[in-house]
Amino acid sequence: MQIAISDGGIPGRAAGGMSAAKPNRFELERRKKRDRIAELGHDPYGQRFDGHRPIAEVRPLCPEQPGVHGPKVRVAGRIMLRRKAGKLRFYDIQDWTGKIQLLFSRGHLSDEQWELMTLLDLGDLIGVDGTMWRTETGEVSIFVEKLTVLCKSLAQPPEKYHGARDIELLLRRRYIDLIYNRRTLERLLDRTRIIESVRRTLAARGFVEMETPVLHSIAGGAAARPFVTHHNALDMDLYLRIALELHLKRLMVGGVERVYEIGRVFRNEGIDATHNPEFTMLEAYQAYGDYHTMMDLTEAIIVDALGAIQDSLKVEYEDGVIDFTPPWPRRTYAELFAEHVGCSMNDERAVREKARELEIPTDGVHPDVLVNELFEELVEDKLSGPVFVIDYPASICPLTKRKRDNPRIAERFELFVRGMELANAYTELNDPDLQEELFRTQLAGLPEEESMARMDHDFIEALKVGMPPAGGLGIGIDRLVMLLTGARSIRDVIAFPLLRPERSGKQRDDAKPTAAGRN
RNA sequence: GAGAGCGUAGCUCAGUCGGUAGAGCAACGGACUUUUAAUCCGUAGGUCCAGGGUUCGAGUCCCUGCGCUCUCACCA
Repeated sequence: MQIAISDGGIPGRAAGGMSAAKPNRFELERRKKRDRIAELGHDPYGQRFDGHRPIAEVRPLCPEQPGVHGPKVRVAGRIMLRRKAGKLRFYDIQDWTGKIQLLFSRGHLSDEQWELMTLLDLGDLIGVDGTMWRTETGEVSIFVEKLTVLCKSLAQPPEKYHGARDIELLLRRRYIDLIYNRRTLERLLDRTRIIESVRRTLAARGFVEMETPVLHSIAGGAAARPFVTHHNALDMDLYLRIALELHLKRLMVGGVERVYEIGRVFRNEGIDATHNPEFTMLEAYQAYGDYHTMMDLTEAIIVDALGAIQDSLKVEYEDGVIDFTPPWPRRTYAELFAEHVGCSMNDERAVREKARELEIPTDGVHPDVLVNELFEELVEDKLSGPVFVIDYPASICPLTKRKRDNPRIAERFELFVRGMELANAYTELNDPDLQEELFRTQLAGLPEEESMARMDHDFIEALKVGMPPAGGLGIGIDRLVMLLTGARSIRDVIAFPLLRPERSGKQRDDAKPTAAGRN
């Protein structure tokens, strides 16, 4: 192995990576130390390091009594803090399981090892061999016998007490956030555990996961503006999917009786604390079930997911506690509407009156659309939940089967928690003629052009082949993770949320797109 | 997309009425063998987001642009 040090610069932060950031005084200092480490015969970028153990696992091995050597251990981690006390050095290192203090004693190390230690900086990755040791103040430590440099860091870390606070810095350089804000890492690991749990719950009930296309020629399955992209060889525009629904239903037509997908969907809408342009959706379909089947499934998925990250079914969220202990109340849309709006949703005159009071435009608007707007305005915020809202007005549910005894009501539920829509499920519509009719006429609020654009003729053909009556469920995974981990912004549960590129004025001039560069 | 606020050293933040750019941490040099944001002495460190304007003089006032945050709108 050749220990070659390139001075080619670090990858630039600049948008487009056009030029490396100019090394600052801290980086220059660290480069000198890196070169000295190499001179001493050590690889400043490290090598395979076998046999190290998670810090959380070795901490309990510490002797109770100060001043006696415990078992030998090997750990690896990043230097987070340093303290000097004469010819002793205390280093706190961190791995993804926890932190531990290292103790370097001048009297117990060779000159070479001591010098190597002095070349370390905050943020470097190191491995150590040593013995578990409790200091006189009782701190669990490792008494270091041998130091191995695993990666010299060239970047100056954030301030040690306040840490990195600037939200923009934390989002643009998420790795900094992950290193210095423990909760960020824990929350993203919880996200992984939740998703793993969802897959286990579904697998235990006989569901299989299948992958469906992200590139659609028709963006269907939901009412949202899609992203447009272009396929060069076919010379055709394509849309990034806004839902998983229509392909999973095609799979059901094909005989895949219990199918789900956890996948990224893309909606070209605004960005705020609960919306990211790309987000992760679970959709699950169960043949020969209905929306009640999916309510039970929803409860199981969420209760299991919570169990995967904590012991309690109660979650601390902002200023209150959310209790996920099942069963969750199931309230009809109509009764909640009457309760919070103060009139029957079937009383068209009262509904129009209420809408006018709230300055919602009413001219030429279908009464069910007004009902829905009033519900969103007056009811949803009050649904602290978890609560299943069931039996929606049919006209706002174009993919849903109607109740047999009341065609104005659709067999649909939405699960609300803290005013947020967490899950949405239907008894799926499998009548091709009705489906075509609903596609054509009842995509509420959409201009004719747009609603026709969403007419998926191939999907109608699929329904003609015959899709079993089924329950279908959609859960926004990001929001689920938010609620279960107490996050108040969707950006807390997405490792790399979308941000506008950061550019200085000068770079902006350089980066100006040219006509020739666009294709 | 609209309104409001913010952008100063690597980081966290001050900066008065428009008059030479400040602190803490981090860095660098030094003291200290049990520290816990160690302490103590010393040194160095700035494209005040970018561009323009007003002014004898701009971090500060005005205009334009960029980014972020919050609220609203769209949406899940």
